[in-house]
Amino acid sequence: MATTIRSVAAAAGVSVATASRALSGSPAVVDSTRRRVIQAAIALDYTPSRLARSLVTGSTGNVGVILPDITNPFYTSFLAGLEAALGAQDIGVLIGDSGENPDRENRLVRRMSTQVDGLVLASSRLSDEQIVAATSRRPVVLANRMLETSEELPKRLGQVVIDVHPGFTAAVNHLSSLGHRQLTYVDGPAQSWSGRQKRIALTLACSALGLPLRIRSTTRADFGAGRTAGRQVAAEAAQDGTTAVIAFNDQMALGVLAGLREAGKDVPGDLSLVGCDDSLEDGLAWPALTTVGSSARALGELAAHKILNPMGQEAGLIPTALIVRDSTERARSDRGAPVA
Amino acid sequence: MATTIRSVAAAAGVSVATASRALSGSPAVVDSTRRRVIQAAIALDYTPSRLARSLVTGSTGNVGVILPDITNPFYTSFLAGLEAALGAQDIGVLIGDSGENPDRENRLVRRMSTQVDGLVLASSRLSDEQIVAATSRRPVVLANRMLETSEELPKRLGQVVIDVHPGFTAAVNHLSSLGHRQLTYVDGPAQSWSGRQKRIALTLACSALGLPLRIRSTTRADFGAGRTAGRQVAAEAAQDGTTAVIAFNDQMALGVLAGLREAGKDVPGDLSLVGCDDSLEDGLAWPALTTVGSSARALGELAAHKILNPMGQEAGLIPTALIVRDSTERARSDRGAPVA
DNA sequence: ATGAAAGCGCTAACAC
DNA sequence: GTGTTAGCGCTTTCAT
Repeated sequence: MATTIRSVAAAAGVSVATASRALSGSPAVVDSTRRRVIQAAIALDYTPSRLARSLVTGSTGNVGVILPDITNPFYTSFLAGLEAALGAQDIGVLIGDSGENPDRENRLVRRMSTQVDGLVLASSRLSDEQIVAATSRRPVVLANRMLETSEELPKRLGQVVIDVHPGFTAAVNHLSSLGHRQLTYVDGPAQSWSGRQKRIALTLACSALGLPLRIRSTTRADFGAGRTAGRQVAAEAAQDGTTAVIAFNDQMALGVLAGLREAGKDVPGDLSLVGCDDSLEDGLAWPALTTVGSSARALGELAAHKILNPMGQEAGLIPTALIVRDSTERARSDRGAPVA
Repeated sequence: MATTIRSVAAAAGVSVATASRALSGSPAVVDSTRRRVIQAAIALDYTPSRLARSLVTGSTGNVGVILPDITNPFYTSFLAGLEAALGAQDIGVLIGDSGENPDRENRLVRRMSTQVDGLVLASSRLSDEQIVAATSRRPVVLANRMLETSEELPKRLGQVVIDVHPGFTAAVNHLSSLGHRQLTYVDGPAQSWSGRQKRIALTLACSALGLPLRIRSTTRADFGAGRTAGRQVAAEAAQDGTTAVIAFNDQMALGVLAGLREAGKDVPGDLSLVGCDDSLEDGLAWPALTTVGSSARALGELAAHKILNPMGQEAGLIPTALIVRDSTERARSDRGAPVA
């Protein structure tokens, strides 16, 4: 079989304990011995069994990440940030795709729990109770979601979220200043915690300006759902007066763009469009998409940090800011008027 | 600490051995006993330690996947397919992003090797020798890459690839039939095995038709590199007569599209454009991208299958086919002529 | 049908 | 500074 620490010890002529010490850099081993052990280890191409080590130390050097859809660029960036931060510390990453399904998510939690030091749940679809329960297995970090139960937070729970308020407020102000008087928000799935934050931020910002807000819900946060919504928006824009739409995320915004186009509407000529996440490279969309930018990657890095040093109960926050590009324009009704 | 099998055994009033047998469904345990054990396990919310189990059985129930860039939709789909297929069998997935870096890839192989039953290397940047070496640690499945050494394949190596020939040949024929006489191929990174396959397929198809092919190499397979290439193509199109470009993948095609646009070129009016992978939902790009379609997801599923049942030395093949959409059009020089 | 005991590969007291 | 020993939680002979 594979070479074990025993063969290394034998080859170096020392006991297993000494070999272990030498390899793990314990100071309690004289240099000459260490050299011999290391030499033997190299010669035998020895790689310590993480399994055995974990079993005895109680720490696995792995963390588990569960997300609703690996395919979504937001989670993909999140994962990239997380993996990079963790990998730099030589921590392994176990992933699971819950497919937005709470049962599957729970199974993943169970399956992973015995082989990771902590769990990162991104946009978890679990109930608050289930999340608290998971906490008793392993420390968990909730990403892009916060518990809403008023009781105090479980000790082993961390939270990292994106603060959508500044970005969404800026988006509304931006559109308003361009003369848009009726906004439509194309939301993501109803269970989404971040969707709710976005609705709240928009509602607040709109009512501060006395602007009406139309909210359209969807079942998935992807291109297809956006496209359907886009077609509907186009069909009803004449009646409801919508001249600007804000989407739950960039994928959906792309869909809205496609749907609008198919209905013969021009962006930004007929309607302005704002996405969210800044997950598309500038210029990838045409016209380049104005978006509420935030860094999913930074969120992933923050989650990694939080799972590594669980100190502090306050939620980690990633800011947002509006990134104005070419998909928003002065409202038609407002054109010809002097530009600010 | 967590509840172990010992507590379960105690609660059920049986020995650890019996508890183990009962839980793992051994027939050698009478039903009444099994019921008691299972009940106790449920009552204690027992989850067996995968670590301990792995240590004794020698099988971990995990596989490791290493890919060059988690952020790339191609790998993302690949990963989704792999994870779905493996997860259905209750197999865990450890991921690592090599960042196109062979050293990092090798470190990941090492790190994972002791906690997985097999390794899937997607578009590996390792040398053939290094791959063969990895084989001695764990069974490996190479995805989107094949060994080129003429010697016989290592016993524990599987290969799954995309057969680019039909799709790329069709692309060339398609463009040729539209009257395009000078094609440019915007390639991916030089180390890419699949890039080479694409070059070969294109060269073959072009020479069969007597068409010249211009090849442009890049260092990364992303949007930015594509955009740069697009600008260059636009600048030189007048001299070299290029009227159609084929890109290494859809991301790059999107970049080429952006670069072309920035240079004032219209697609498909001035130049036709073909992508590869069909990783963009239809309509996501504007104009909708003609592309050499293949299923990265299917490749992932095939890789999962291959790592699970390592029988057979023949490489698994995923076919490609041309998907014609709106980014390709009759060459300007050819317009007005009767359409076939 | 069940229990006792060995041992997977490793680390961590505890001796010397 | 190094060796001996005891386990981490589990599965698996081998007895009974």
